[in-house]
Amino acid sequence: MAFTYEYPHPAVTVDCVIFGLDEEELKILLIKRDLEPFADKWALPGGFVQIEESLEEAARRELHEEAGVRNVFMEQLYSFGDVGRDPRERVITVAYYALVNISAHNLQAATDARDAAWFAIDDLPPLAFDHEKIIDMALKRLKGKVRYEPIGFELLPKKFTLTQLQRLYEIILERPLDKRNFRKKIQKMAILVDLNEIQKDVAHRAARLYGFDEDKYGQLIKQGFNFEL
Amino acid sequence: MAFTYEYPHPAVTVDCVIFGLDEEELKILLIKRDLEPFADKWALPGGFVQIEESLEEAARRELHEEAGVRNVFMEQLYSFGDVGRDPRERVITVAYYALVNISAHNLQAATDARDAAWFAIDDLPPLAFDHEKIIDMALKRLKGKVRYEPIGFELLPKKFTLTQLQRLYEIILERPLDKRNFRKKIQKMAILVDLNEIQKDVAHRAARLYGFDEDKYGQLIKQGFNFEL
DNA sequence: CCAAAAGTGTTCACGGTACACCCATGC
DNA sequence: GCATGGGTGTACCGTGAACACTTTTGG
Repeated sequence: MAFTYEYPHPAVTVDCVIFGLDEEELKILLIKRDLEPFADKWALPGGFVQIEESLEEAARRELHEEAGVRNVFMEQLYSFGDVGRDPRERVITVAYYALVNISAHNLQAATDARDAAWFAIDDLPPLAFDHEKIIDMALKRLKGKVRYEPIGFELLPKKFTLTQLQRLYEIILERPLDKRNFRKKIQKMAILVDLNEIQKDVAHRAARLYGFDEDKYGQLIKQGFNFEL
Repeated sequence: MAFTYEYPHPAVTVDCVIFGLDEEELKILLIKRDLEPFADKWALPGGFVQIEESLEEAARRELHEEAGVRNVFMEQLYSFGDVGRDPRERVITVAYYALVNISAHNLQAATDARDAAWFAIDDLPPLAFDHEKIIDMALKRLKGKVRYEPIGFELLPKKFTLTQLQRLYEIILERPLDKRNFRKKIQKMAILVDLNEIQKDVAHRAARLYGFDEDKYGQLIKQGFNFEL
C-alpha cells in the first residue's frame, strides 16, 4: 500500500516530555530506542501522528502506549521542524509536556516491552535526535508556568503536606523558599482543602494532609483571581 | 510528478498573525482568498512548508511573499492539527505571530497581486478555516507576553514618545494606565535612550523622542533584570 | 490667549521578605 | 529524652496606586 501526493509531504510526529518528581529531584521519563536511527540512544516517548487523529490525541495515545501514562496534565510545548533533525526523511515534531505523579504511575506498565527509565533532569544520558533541545525548552516552560498557574500539584500525590509542596517549588525553581512566608501565601489563596488527615508511619510529628481544590480554583479564576508564587 | 510514501502524510502549513498598531487600535493583516476552499473569505497569510526549509524559514518566506513584510519580530505561537480543519486533506498548521510597525511597512508591497487589508482586532470579517481560533490565541499570547518582555516596541516607529508607548500598552492591555506611574516605571528600567530630539509638526508642545536600547536591555538581562509592566 | 498635550512628586496601603522558637511524635 | 521535622507571628521596607497642576507650543 502506498500514499501519493502531488507535492512532497513531511512526516509529522509527536514527542512527550514527561516530568515526574522524586523526593529530591525533577525527573524525565525516557525510552531506549531499539531501532535505527539512534539505536541504543535514549529518546522521548513519541511517534507518528495518524492521519485520522488530532495532535493532542496522538500525544495522549503515545503517552499511554509508550509510557503507560493516562489521564494526566498535558500541554503543547512547541513544534520543531529543522530540516536535518531526522536523517531518514523530513520530520516535523510537535512536542508536548506532561506532569505525572511518579508514585501513582507504576513504571511497570511502561516497562512492558520497552526499556524505559526515569532520569534526573541534570543527569541525562545521550539523547536521540534534537530531544535535548526539546527537553531544554520544556524545562524552561515548566519553570515559568509553575509560578503563575497551579500545575505543580500534578506532580504530587492527591494528598500532600505543605512541606512536600514547598519542596516541589524549591526543586523546580532551584532556590530555597521561606517556610513561613510560603505557607502564609499558599493558605491565603484558599485553593487548598485541609483534609483533616495526618501522615502515617513517619518518625516524627505527622504533618497535616491537603488537597488541591480544583473547583474552588475555577471559581476564583472567574472572579479575577491570579495564582502567583 | 508525484511523491509516494508507505504511510499517509499530512500536509504542513505555516500561518502568520501579523499585528500592527494604528493610532487608536490593534490591527491584523488579512488576505482575501481567491481560491476554494473558503474563496472570498479573509485568511491569515500563510502557505505550505517546503520540504527543504525549516518552519521559521517558511513563516518568514510567507510573511514576505504574502504580506510584503521583512525583518520583523516573529515567534512561533502554536500548532493546530484538528482532523477536519481543512476540507481538502489533512493539514497541520504551525502558527506564528509577528509584530510590525504599520507606518514603516507600506501596504503597497502586500497589495501587489493580492487583496490584503488591515482589520481592527475587534471588527474582523468572517475568516477561513480555524483562523479565528488562531487569532484568539495570538491575541492572548500578545497580551500576556507584552507585560514581561519588551516586545511592544516592535509595534512602534524607531523613535517614539512616552505617550505613544503608554497608548500602546493601554490598547493591548485594554485598560488605562496612570501617566506618572507609567513614566516612573519605564524610566527606572533604563532601557530607553533619550534621543535628544523632539516631535515636529504637532499643534501643541512637542514631546521628547526615545528609542529602545536593545544592547542595554541584553546586558541588564544578563544581570538578572526582569522587564515587567 | 486659548487649546492641546507634555511633563513632573508625594502620600498611603499592601505585599514581600527576613527572621527564631516551641510542639508533637517515634524510637 | 532526644532527634526530626511540623507549625506559628511580627517588624520593616520597597513597590504599586491614587492623585492635580504647571509648562510649552502652535494656531
